[in-house]
Amino acid sequence: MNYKYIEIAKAIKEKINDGTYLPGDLLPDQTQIAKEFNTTRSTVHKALKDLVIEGMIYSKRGAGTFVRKDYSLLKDHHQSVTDFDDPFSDRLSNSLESKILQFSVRMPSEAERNHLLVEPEVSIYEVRRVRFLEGEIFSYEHFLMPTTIIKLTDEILKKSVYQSLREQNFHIEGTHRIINAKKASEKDLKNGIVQNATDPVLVIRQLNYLDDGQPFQLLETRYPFAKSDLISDITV
Amino acid sequence: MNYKYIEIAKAIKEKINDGTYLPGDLLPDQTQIAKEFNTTRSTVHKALKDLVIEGMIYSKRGAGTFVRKDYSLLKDHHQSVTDFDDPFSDRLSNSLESKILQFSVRMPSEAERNHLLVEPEVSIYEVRRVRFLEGEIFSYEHFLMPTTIIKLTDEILKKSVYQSLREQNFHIEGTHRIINAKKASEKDLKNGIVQNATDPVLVIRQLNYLDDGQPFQLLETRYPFAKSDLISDITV
DNA sequence: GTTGATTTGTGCGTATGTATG
DNA sequence: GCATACATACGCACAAATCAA
Repeated sequence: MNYKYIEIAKAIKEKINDGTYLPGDLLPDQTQIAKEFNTTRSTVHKALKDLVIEGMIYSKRGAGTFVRKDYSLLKDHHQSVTDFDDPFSDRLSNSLESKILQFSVRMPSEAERNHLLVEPEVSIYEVRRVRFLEGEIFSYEHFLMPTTIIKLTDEILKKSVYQSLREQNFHIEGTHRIINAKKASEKDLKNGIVQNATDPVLVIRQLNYLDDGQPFQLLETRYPFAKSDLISDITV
Repeated sequence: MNYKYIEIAKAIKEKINDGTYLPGDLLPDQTQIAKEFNTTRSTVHKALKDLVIEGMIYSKRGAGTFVRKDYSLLKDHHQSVTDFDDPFSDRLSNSLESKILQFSVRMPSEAERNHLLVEPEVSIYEVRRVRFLEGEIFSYEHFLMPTTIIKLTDEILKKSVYQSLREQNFHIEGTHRIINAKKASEKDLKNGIVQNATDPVLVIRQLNYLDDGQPFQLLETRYPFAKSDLISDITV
């Protein structure tokens, strides 16, 4: 379970985070690093490639490998991502509570079947809940999930669906999102998402999927306009 | 300039796109593919890994490599990304026009310097423009750029800044975004982003950077609430 | 439940290609 | 042109996960 290239990647990460290598700095060349870790250049190359993908460093043929100038910047932002937006993070789970408005099972429409990629005879959960963070309203969620993946309970819905999935060894891979600004609906007012009929809401429709490409949840979340920062990084 | 692993990746992509391999299908094993392309398993492994990163396939040790079940779905959405939101795409440039409201040079504040990572003595461009897509208002942009990267002109601003950067051989890497829903401001009304003072706007603040990690643009864009779909994919 | 075959993942060594300065 | 440094490619060995007999 202990891979060399991951250890090397970790060690280099460490040195960047503690300031041994500063933004813009040239790292030792791959042969040097290989010597230092008592391994070959190919393994070092693999470790470095992972860090390139993470956006921490970049390599130039013939020149060397450098620490990205904006790394410290990204680091700050990445924290906000995990703190706030990432549904797969556990950090907030203590102070996060849910009030369940609906919890039922029904057959999906054809459009819903196409999104969730389930067979015609499979039924789906339909859930609506309001989420509170440290007592304050945080979001309104409406989602669909096939009943074939895990069995949902009131208990699970009060806490975290994602946590239950992980506990049952499902591996969550990623999410696809469509983001809008919308006018508050009457429901938003009733649910307490907004105080005022003229307040805007941030609406995110997202499809979450497992590592085998199976979508497991079709989700719409509505956030109060003032509280919501959605953060995303895009690499081309 | 012709790498084998890229050719292999392309060939497999092709077969997935034309339906030779369907979603959920098991691909031939790496040794088979290696034979087919007259190469070694390591090279095939590399090609496949790239496709895994792209979200087209997934591999399981001991089992094999499969086409992702939701690939066709993602493919559809990806079109919208490039059509609509990606500032680095050229597709729209014909029908996209700009009305320039401000185009000036000044010294940055300290906060701005920190974001753009420029030296204290470097001045920055400040630009405000309204963008039109096929005659209709599309967005309002306000951005800052260091004067040290490229020389901006009215001509460039009417068209595409990104295109000019590419023409001068700068390689754009990615972007970091913070997304909000906000109430329309008076300016939004004046600029025609909204018709109505109660309409919401989708606000995106983003930092765009080059491949060496140098941020080149700090940008705030305001979109009319009805016209804007922002699409993003996140892989964990 | 164990074993064995299959398949992907990792690691090493070496050689060659290609971009930079 | 030359030295340097990263990138690709090949071949082999072994480890780890999966699945079926």
